[in-house]
Amino acid sequence: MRLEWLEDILAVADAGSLSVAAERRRLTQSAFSRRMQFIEQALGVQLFDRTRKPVQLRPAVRDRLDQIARTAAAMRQLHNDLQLGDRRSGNRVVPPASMR
Amino acid sequence: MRLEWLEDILAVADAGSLSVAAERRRLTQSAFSRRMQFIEQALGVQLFDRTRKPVQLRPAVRDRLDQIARTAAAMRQLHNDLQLGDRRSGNRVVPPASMR
DNA sequence: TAAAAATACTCCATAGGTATTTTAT
DNA sequence: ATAAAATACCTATGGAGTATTTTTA
Repeated sequence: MRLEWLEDILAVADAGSLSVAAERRRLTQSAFSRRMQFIEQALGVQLFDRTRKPVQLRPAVRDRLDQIARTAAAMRQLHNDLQLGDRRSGNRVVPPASMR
Repeated sequence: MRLEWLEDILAVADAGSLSVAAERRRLTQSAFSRRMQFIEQALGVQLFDRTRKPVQLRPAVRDRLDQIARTAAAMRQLHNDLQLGDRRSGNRVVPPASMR
């Protein structure tokens, strides 16, 4: 499981189609299409209803967009914390939204 | 940022050396060594003190093992939730430890 | 019939293994 | 001297692009 995958999924949810999401993710349409297929294979789950054009998010995914967004935020936060090496960020009085 | 990276780091923390962690992660010593170098490069951070053998976790990492473990758990949880497609897991009265 | 998505193909960088060398204890 | 880690070398595969084909609306 990769942060990039979550960002891909969120991009599709936000953009409403694979092609537009591809642009936002700075990939060609075909590369992005293949990447989503790979992610679905890796997760062992169909993420989209492909009998619609543009593709529609499956309900199971739609219902978890919040969880996906928060998990992605947690990953980015950790990435930052490790980079900055700021020891005190774990002791915050008010945790960042991603951790609430 | 990848779940596998977090698991690699946790494996080193737990095992106390790269070679033992490599076994646990089912990689050869050399492959694991290179992988950790790649992760450090990707994060832009030195994770270990390499003037010791076995390597020692840098304090900035040691201080964040909890955060790393919780973030990894959140990723695994999401992975599972997506696979199972169980819509209700987001509505739990008592959230799983990884989300508290 | 037009837009969206999937596929065929080609190419190169990534990531793995084995064997060997370097380094800290 | 020994155990741990890094490096050299080789190979296979992943993941990108362009061009084209298929499919839904």
